[in-house]
Amino acid sequence: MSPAPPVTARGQRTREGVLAGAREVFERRGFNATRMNDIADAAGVSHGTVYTYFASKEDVLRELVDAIAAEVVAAVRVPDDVVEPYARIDAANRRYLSAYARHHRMLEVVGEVAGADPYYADLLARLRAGLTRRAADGIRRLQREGRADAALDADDAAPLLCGMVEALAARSGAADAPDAALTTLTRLWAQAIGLPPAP
Amino acid sequence: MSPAPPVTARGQRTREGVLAGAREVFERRGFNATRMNDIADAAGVSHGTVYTYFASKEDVLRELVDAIAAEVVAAVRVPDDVVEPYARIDAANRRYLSAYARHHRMLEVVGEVAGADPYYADLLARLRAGLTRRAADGIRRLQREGRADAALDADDAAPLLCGMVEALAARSGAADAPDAALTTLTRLWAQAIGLPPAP
Amino acid sequence: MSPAPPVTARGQRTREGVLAGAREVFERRGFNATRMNDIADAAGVSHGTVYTYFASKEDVLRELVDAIAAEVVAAVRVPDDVVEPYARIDAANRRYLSAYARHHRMLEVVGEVAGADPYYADLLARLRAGLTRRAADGIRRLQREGRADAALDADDAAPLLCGMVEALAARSGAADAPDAALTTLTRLWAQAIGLPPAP
Amino acid sequence: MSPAPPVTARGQRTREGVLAGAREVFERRGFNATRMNDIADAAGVSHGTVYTYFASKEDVLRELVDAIAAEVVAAVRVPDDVVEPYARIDAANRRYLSAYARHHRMLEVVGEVAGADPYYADLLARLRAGLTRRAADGIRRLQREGRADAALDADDAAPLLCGMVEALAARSGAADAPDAALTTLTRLWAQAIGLPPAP
DNA sequence: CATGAATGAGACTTCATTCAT
DNA sequence: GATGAATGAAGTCTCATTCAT
Repeated sequence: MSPAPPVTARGQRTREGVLAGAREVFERRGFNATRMNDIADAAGVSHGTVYTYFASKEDVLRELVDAIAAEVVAAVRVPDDVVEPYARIDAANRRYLSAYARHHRMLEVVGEVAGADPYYADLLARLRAGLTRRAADGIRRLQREGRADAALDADDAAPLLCGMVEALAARSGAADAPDAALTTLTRLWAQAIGLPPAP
Repeated sequence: MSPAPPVTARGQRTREGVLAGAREVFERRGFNATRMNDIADAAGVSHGTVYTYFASKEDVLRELVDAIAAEVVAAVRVPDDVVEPYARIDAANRRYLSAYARHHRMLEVVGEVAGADPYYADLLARLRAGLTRRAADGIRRLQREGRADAALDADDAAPLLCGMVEALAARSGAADAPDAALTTLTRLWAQAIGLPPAP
Repeated sequence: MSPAPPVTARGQRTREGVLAGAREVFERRGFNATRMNDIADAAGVSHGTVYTYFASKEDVLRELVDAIAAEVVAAVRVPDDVVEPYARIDAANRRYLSAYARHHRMLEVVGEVAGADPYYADLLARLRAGLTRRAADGIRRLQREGRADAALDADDAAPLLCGMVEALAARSGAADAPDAALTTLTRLWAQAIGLPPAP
Repeated sequence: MSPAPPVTARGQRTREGVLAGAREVFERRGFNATRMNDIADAAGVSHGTVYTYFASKEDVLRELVDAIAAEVVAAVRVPDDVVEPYARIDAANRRYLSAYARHHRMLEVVGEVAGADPYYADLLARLRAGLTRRAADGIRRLQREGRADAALDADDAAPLLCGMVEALAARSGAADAPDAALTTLTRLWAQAIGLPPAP
């Protein structure tokens, strides 16, 4: 799909410059409104050079988005040594929000494109599923331990709670979510699943 | 902006047919991938006829979306005679979800377009703000009555709780959200703000 | 070419209204920039009504222009009882200028169209030829009478002198040429062909 | 307005080819009847290439016309070392006529477009004003020297005399005006302003 | 590798004209 | 006669992509 990767160091630099430029314009204008020319201009290269490294506009986007997706997926993982429930919830949300903030505009662009291209619809679904699955697992564990509301269906509850995280993420934009909001988020989450009031 | 509205009943019918056809195609392909010809074909008219009633593809979208937005805004209003907190939360969410379900694909299309056109970004923001403001008001009332967690910042909490609603809406797509999920939603919401367990 | 002429008095009025409206917009916008719609609007009738009386936009223009051309041609004729040379020159110019002023914008429109349609190129040529032929005849007569410069080629001189008239006409636009300019014109013309200074 | 000019010699050649092709078609068909495709065909390039160098059909015309206008303006200037009145009149007219002849069809096209676009109406006015101002200056000088009819208003007379030149120019078309006509022109002009018969 | 000229499929839109009511 | 809805040929312009240099 993509042309051969660059051989020389110069080629390497150029390729990365194109990606950086592309990201810049995608973030500013979205995917559909972005012209290959804008990308080339932003990268400071000529029109045709983009095609030296990428087969198409879609190809450029995919490369950017795949890297971002990998990073967000990785961010969701909470180290095993964090065991206290509040702390785990807080850590997972914090990490997700921070990854999201770094890439929020590109994630909006993925949303723009997801309606017409299942690849990106799937990708978004997988991103959400990652967070959601962990949340469901966490809820179930707490229920087994008798600390969370046993009447809740964890698989129903998890995506909704994650919806709160995404709402905060979307609101915060490129900025990190303010600490007060994060505290509120954690408190709402904990109380929603029936955890006793925070320590 | 738009051309003059039709004078005759026939014109009226045609115009509505165009809107219906447009909606069909927008829902199937999104805005950017839709061609004026697709709209005309779906409406069973020549493409020139579309321009008899609409100045551009944007114009068609705007008309569709404005109507939808008005409907969603109206849906958020909960009758004053519903006073029991659980019932109010439940009613508001149910109504929003049902309106959202009817138009969920078009609302995705608005999302597709919002990144490049502030008009739609604003519109989405207003839609969310409507739901959120009511939620915040509800929380504050319950806090004043001593029934909800006084430690919560209502303005921080409301958008997050509404995020749960949107998450459920997005997940459910065109279908009405299943009753179980709705029950979970209401329970999470209520417990999150510190209401005593549901009756 | 044109559809059948109207039978009723109402039809007659409508037809004339269309012509008047057409003239109004042709004068304002020129031929190419004028839309059939503009004509209908200016005439206060519907779109299709124009086609009740005229086969095409060209057809409307032709009808207007033919009437104007006939009027201008008629205007050039100087009554035989004016014999004094100065008076004849003056009378011819005055009449031409006055006809031209009434229609100057439409004559510009003819110019706009003449480059692409020989019908109008010919018409303009005939209009000029009418004035020019009379001018040449006048010069020849004066030469025979020994009053005008015998060294002039009347057929070369006439179009040039008429060029002065047209220059004045074009400059004056819709207004009648000021008397001073007319006096200058007559004086220049007379002296150019070697008439003794004006009485 | 216009896209960036070409960087390479090849681009330079192509751009010039487009201009040449455009001129050819404009002269044959006029502006309104010319299609972008005609221009591309005449230039032997694809129609997209025209847009590589020009933003629109108007843009192509403007570039052509501006160059022509500059040339005609330059042509009006008569070297200072020609002092003899007849010679000056003759030289100015000859130069103007020759410039006009080279571009007469394009100047007609400017006329076609001037009715709908003030830019070209102004341009024509400036072209005429250049010739006219010089003519008026010449007349005034001769009047001061006592050689020209003192009773003439130079500002009224100049545009009329220039009208003769234009009439000759328009009549001659692409050909240079025949010498006989030029002689007649000069003679008419000189006698009109009261110069003693030519030497 | 990089450039930028060239291409042309394809989209949008206009508007003269036809025709059913 | 008048209306205005409907048509679709025709035109302008964009822009992703190719390719010679």
